[in-house]
Amino acid sequence: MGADSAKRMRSDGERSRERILETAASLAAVDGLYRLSLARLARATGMSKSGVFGLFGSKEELQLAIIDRARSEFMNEVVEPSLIARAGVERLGALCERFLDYVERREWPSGCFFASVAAEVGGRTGAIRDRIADDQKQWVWLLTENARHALANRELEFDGEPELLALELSTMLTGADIAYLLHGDLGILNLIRMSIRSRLMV
Amino acid sequence: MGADSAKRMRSDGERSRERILETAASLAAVDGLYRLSLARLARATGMSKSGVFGLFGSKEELQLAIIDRARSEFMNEVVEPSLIARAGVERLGALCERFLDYVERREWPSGCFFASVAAEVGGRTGAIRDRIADDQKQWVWLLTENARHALANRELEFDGEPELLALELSTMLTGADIAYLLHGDLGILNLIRMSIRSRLMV
DNA sequence: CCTACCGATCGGTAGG
DNA sequence: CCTACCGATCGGTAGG
Repeated sequence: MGADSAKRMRSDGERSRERILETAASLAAVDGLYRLSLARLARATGMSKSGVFGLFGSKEELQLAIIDRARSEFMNEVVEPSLIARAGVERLGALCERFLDYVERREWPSGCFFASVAAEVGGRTGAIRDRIADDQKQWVWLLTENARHALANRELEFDGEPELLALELSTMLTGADIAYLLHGDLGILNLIRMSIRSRLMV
Repeated sequence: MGADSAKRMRSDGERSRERILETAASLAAVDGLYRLSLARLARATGMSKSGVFGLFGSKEELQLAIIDRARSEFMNEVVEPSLIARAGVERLGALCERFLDYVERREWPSGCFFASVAAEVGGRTGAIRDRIADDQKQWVWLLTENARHALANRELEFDGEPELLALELSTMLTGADIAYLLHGDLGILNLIRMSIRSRLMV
């Protein structure tokens, strides 16, 4: 019964953590990772500030937990659905299209969560920057592998290494995200869609 | 003599403002426009907090003044030197190269000041966002005009409107800036340099 | 998980 | 331009 109650308490804590994290993510979506405060998060969830604090241990742990949540969401909405497409140029196109759809949907009002946080922490050091940099690297790696596959099989014409193609695509996607959310102009996303589509045709 | 003293006081204020602004810009370069505080700026300049406050009227006015300063710097270091090149594909290339040099120099440790602020304020509204959006628009317009000139004179092969070429270039530049400062990897800037050069060859 | 508190800091103001 | 102050808010802690 002691073990039972310990287990129940732990899972209560986890469920509670999950609930707080959902609210935290939606607050961070508006204000950014840094302007989110424990007090406002507590008010928004009906908990005490120290209750929220205790669930995460520090503000930085809370920020890292939000990043993990955003990463799962990105995997579910951008990466996973693209795995239906065949590796190579098809999957490369799917990843780009899904990315732009995800930006257009604006689940994060600040655009792609990772792009906005990257710009925020780019000039600094610390755990948050490192986590974002790792995630970004994995995304570019995913693009690179599919570019490599596409070029090896001559699925498209491109005069350069797969790394270059992947970097061109990823920078255009990030740049389009920022330009779109700055101007609120859907035309920007559509122009970049066109550009990427025509670039990925044989 | 009344007029004389009024003029001297005003120019004293302007000189003082200019001096404060220089320190403010260097603080904002590290911490961003929003994490800059009046108290830290006052400490860094040896003035009282209310003295600094009085020179600008509000924190937002201070932020806008920093934007203006960053804009002048961008004009001096990126735009002006590119005007030596002939309008068209040559000037287009010069603008991109100067932009990447400016990012590489890291006068703003947060990369291109406008890109990082754009990501910071993209999801919001207000005077700061509007100012940044205007500046960004003028930059893309400058690229577009030179793309138009280049395409009209068949200085390069490109299957699309000048607006599309300008958008491709500007998004790649912004994306490269963010990726570079996130990873601190000069290779990223060099790959994008190569990519843009080969794109702007006939 | 709570109340109650800490010192630090924020933007801004009063009054000179 | 200063001193001296305002209320609000910050991340975090003590103690339960």
